[in-house]
Amino acid sequence: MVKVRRDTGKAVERLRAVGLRPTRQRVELASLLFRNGDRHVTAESLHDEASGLGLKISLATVYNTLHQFTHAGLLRQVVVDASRGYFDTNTGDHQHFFLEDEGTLIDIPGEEITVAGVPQPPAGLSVDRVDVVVRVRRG
Amino acid sequence: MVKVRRDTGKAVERLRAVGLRPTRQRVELASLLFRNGDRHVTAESLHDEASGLGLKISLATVYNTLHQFTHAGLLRQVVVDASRGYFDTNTGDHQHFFLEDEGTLIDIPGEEITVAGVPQPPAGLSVDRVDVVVRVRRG
DNA sequence: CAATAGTTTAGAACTATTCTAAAGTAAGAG
DNA sequence: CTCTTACTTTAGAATAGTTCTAAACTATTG
Repeated sequence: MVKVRRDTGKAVERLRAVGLRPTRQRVELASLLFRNGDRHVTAESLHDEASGLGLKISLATVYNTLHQFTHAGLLRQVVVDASRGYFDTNTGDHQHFFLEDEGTLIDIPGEEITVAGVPQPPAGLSVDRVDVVVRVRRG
Repeated sequence: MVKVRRDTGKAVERLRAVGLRPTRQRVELASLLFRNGDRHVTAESLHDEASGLGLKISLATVYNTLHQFTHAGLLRQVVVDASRGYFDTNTGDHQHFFLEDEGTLIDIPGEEITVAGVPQPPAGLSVDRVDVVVRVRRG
């Protein structure tokens, strides 16, 4: 008989693939983050979600884990709001709408949007990434 | 005989023009901000600069003033770093290089850079602004 | 299954920012 | 000028998000 539980096999694989020990906490967070399509979370929102599901994970671990996932290339950080840090499960080429009223992010596929005319960076520096944030509001 | 002091006349005018009472603190900060060309400051950096010149202005006032100037349209906020808020004296159409290693901003004129293909925003929302941040690093 | 290297955690600490309420000041009226 | 009043400034407390610390815990290896 098999225990009734969320399918965590994929999460374990994914963690092993990037060299992260698949601890209970990491597996649970990875399951939440990567189960469905692309997601945008803050440490707090993910912690609340996990807690709401009865998972016991400290906020510190959520922070640690989000950063580890980011370094491992499973997540990407998005800077749109001076007061919170967002993490995006979509690590591919894309940009964002930021709904300023509610603090929500919506992906814009990389193929749709184009940035032209970026000048040469100052000597000795190279472009790491070009981020586009389309800030939208009610009205 | 005229007192030897920084020329604050312009600053006073500028403040009056946007309906802000030209108090000593606001005049001094405006003088620092708008004397030379475009500048990018954080509350802390501006406070340090003022203090270094012997000006007595509390950090709280620097924060208040930066926000008032922003609401009045004299400054613009730039979000590039999750941990600090930057204010830009260039309120016109332009974008930024962000030197991640040192936390410095460099303007990219609005004429040089173009963003094409921004999709229609979700129903009921309208585009407030399109921000482009070109993140660069050593190497 | 023991050893150990890596992980989690509670709580303290930190950083940037905002708030509070008391003291100070610019501007207009008289 | 000087009074009055509304607006400002300020020190310090408070807050929010995040990071740090060191002790307890656990996955993995031998």
